[in-house]
Amino acid sequence: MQELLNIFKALSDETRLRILKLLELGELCVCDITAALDIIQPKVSFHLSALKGAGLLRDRRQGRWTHYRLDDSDLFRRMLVLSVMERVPEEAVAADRKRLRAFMEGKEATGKVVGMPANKRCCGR
Amino acid sequence: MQELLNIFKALSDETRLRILKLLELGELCVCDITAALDIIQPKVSFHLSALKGAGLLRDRRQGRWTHYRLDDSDLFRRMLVLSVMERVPEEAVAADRKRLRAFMEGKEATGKVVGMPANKRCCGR
DNA sequence: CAATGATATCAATTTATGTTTATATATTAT
DNA sequence: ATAATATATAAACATAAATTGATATCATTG
Repeated sequence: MQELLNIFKALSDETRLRILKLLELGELCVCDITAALDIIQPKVSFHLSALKGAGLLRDRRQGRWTHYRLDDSDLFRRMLVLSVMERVPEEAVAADRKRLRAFMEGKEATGKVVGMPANKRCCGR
Repeated sequence: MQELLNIFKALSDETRLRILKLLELGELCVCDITAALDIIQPKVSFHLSALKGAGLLRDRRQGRWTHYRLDDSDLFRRMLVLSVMERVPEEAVAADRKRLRAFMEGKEATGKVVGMPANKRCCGR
């Protein structure tokens, strides 16, 4: 029962739906999400941990970065998330997408990508 | 967005899932639910109101009784609730069902049913 | 119309969740 | 090693949600 409840608790927060919406686009590291949502990093970690605890996300450690992506191993969660994503209004995530795009382009332009030397840092935060 | 969040908030509480499970069996009045869950009545009203606010329940006033039933007017909510009900473990609701059955039988046996005179009361609480 | 019963609402309290600032941990670069 | 960076965790605080006991409301009965 608790497991089921955790799924819904995870889905009943706006920040977390925004994160899921971003991850629809593909795997992202914490600093990508932080930049896209324009909120402080511990807040992002907090919500990522809730989503992961509910079995909605998987993470992958690569060097100093942790990459998160949707966990599609469970059919129920997958269909649930899918149907929810469809219902998140576009205007609630448009700004996030825009900031993400800008941030990603910045990374590419300056060579600040995963695996790059630390002086060419990822976040600058 | 808020509307969507309300649905998940409504579903992220054990008492409320138990109520939904009871209402799968059909329409019930507040005192039925109170008896079945074996909790105090204001608590039941509180959760019913949350479920109703999320568009998951409808109510129908008949005399002094308020009857609640699943609201199946919206397809998304309907499928969501349906798929959730399936995942609520049986042992989490078995006792509720049992108490409900006993309570209903008590009502029938003593003529304490909806529409009956007040001396043959519904709840005895 | 007084009394009773079913339900809703309120105020007070407790508990749970989310937010923030500061700091710890771990990894990589110099 | 030392410094820098990405992320996680902890502690303190703020906010929201749930629980309870008391009471209001409203329909029904006597």
